[in-house]
Amino acid sequence: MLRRPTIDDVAGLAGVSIKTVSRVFNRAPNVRRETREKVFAAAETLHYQPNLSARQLASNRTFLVGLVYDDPDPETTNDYVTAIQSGSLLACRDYGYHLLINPVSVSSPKLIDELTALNRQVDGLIVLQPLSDVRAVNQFITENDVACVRLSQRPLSGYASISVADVEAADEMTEHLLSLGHRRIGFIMGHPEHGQSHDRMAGYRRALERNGVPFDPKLVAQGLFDYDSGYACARRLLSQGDLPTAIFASNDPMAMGVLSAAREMEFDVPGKLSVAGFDDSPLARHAYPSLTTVRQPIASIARLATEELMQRLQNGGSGDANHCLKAEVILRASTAAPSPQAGHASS
Amino acid sequence: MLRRPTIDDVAGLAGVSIKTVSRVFNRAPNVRRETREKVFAAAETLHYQPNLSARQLASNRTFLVGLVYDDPDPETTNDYVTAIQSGSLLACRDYGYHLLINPVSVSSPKLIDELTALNRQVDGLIVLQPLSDVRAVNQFITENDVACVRLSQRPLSGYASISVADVEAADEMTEHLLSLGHRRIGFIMGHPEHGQSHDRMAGYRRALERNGVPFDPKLVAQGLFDYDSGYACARRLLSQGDLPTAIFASNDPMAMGVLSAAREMEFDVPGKLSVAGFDDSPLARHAYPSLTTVRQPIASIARLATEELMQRLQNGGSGDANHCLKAEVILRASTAAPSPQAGHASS
DNA sequence: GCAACGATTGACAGCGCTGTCAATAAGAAA
DNA sequence: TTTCTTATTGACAGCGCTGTCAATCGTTGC
Repeated sequence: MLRRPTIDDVAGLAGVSIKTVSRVFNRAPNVRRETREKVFAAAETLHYQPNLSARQLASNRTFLVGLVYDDPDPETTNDYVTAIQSGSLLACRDYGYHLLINPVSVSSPKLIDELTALNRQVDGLIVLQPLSDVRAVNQFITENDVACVRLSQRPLSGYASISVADVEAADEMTEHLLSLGHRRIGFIMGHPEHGQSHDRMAGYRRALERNGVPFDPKLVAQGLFDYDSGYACARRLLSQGDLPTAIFASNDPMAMGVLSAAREMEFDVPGKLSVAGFDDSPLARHAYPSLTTVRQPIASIARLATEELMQRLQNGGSGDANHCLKAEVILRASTAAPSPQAGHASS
Repeated sequence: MLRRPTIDDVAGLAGVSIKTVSRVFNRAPNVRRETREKVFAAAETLHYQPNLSARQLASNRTFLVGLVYDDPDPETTNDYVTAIQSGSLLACRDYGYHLLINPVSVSSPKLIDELTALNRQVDGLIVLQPLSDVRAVNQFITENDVACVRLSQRPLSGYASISVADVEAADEMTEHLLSLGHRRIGFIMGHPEHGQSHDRMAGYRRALERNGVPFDPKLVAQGLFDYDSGYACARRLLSQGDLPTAIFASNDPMAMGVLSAAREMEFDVPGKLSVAGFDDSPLARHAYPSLTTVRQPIASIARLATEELMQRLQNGGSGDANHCLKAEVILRASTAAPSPQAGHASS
């Protein structure tokens, strides 16, 4: 195996100093065009690539970005995180950075220690929910002036954030169900510690109110953003009192649970019960019936988050821009007008 | 912001040389117990953590492992890759390594250049299928003596590999369908360039043969491991000749496509058509009806792959162990005995 | 003509640690 | 007693690059 070419080799072949080679590769100003071309030619001849470890150490930067998220159960994959990761990976590449994936546990007593260690190993962080809504995490960020961007509806002064207009999206979905004629619309709330759960609930309530439909607490159940809690909530909502003709679950796995409960309890979907989800994961697309849901602009979120972080890293600024992106209601086969006589599916 | 403590600070406080501190943190032999304790105490007092960039540069190692996989469509998440990633991430942590995620494109003309660059930035690679079955990639591995572990059924001399006993698993699934009484069993093949596609097919044929059921090429359709190709293959298999009473698809997304096609063509599942998948992704669990499928031991694969790579990295050996793990058939609601009179579902 | 400024390049210390080799003390064997 | 071996520790060059500062040349303004 050949020794890997270094900056000294390139400088020798190009007939310039190693500092000039460094300037060329770092796009520094004040290098003549012919000098730059000479250096690039030498580098190409030698198949030279800068040694990242050396760059890191000499510049006191790592060229790594840490994506940090809550991972309560490593055995379960989370489509939302995976999609954000995919988008961030590509965006980081465009800036010459690598993305490091860091699952943590919100309930771990070592959470702040882990974040501290991580922060030393990366130039900046992308913090996903629900982490970005945890007080201790935000305190860590401000006390250490951590270069980061947070995906959260809750701004933090001096730090950029990206969010989706969850109130508007949930309002629009609820409006859709109302326009179909539904007046008893069940709502399954997401995890109480996630900021977006409250926004989705707020949107649901706003649309009800705007349409003169009274809010009924009996139509609301508390889920945990997973299939099993969605299933349990649906079983409860479909078992008591004045039954809903539609159920809006705060994410797709919970909506899948609603579909299963409806089936077991012989509520035909969408004939007797309309079901809506949130996120537009593959689950939603491949479900039977295919799920009406809210699509988040994941690629835009990931790109914008990365760009905000790069702004901060490259300009040393204290960017505190807050971007709120619009989501889109996707109509599929799981929602329809309520049947003239609401009741159980007949076998 | 305080300056971060260095090895000099720890050496000063502990009253030893920096080399001794280095020995302690690298678990070198020949350090007295009380010396080691003194150093750890000083390090803890100072909240010292080794500077990874410096370690990388001084040792000519990066303490990074690259997970490299084919990603034809960055907009689509792949449950298998995500699960392997999750397991590898945890396993690497146990060895003090970080995992770098690297999607590439098998059809890109720059594939080998990208692998070359990546190989300079990590200490070793975990190569997933179908990459690990590409001749040019394996040539790159052997020509450069790349430290790696491949997930592949095809061994490469001098390099470790991990695989799942796909022949046996597919054999067992087909046996299950045969034991239910099915004799016309459709088979949807996976992507022709993935090694495991052929093994799954081989298992299917072996079980037929062992049970004296003649292989009928008209019962086989070529899919591409995705929902759409599964849907199209099912539509074809259910439209012509002597119809199958069961369809075994080589992965879960394709099996989901079979469910959709069956529904549209009014084949009740499992009453008139049994459907089986492979992989046991969340799709399988949450499908309606829930899918009978093959579960791969993903956590074991990831851990074993990482351990093999660590063996090679830490012992400089040329490990070439080949591990073949057993998969498990998971019975769910999508398979049942064929109805006494095979035919279309009634309304 | 002289001084000031800007463009361009180069020398080199040092980032924080590891690998290599030397030094020393203590114990065992001849 | 002398020599050899082992355990333990320390000195220091250097990994490949960047930041800082100096040097030099050419141009412009007075």
